[in-house]
Amino acid sequence: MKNHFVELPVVTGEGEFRARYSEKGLAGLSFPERRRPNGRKDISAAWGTAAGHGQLNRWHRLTQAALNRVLAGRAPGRLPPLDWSGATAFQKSVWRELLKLAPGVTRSYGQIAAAIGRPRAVRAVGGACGANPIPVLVPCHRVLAANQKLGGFSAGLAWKRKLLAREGVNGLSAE
DNA sequence: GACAGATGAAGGA
DNA sequence: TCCTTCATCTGTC
Repeated sequence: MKNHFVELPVVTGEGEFRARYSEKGLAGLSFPERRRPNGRKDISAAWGTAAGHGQLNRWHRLTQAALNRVLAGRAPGRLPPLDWSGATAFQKSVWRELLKLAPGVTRSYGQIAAAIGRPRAVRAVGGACGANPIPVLVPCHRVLAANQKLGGFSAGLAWKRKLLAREGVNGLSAE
């Protein structure tokens, strides 16, 4: 069967993110781009039923609230259902572990690897973080390399640094 | 299968 | 302390 995706803008103080929804929940989140956003797509055409439309609006409100809270350095609170279909079991276990991290709490790739029972899969954890379709809400920015180095970030280290600073994490090594 | 990667640890200068 | 090298594990092509 074919999955329908709907992309909606999420307005925050940091710019306009774009949330992508499937019929199962939030499937992706993109950082603000330089280009002017397209705005809202035709929801009714993509979504079909009125019930789905109402559900989408509910999810989107949750996403907006959660995103703004995280950007303010607070816990996201209630999240919409996350659609991780297509992800591997390993990636999901990494992302589930990330969801447990409170704001301001950081872990190294090695610690995440150990937490999911694969202490030597550190590089694979990095790969899973990079494959994370829902940055910010799945806080891959709270994963640092050893020695508090920044490591990497799919959307750019500037975002990672900014997000961590909002949560009160300072003193990061320049990397 | 081969290869690359958002790592980490160890060893040498 | 910094730099280089290598072991390790998973995902992707």
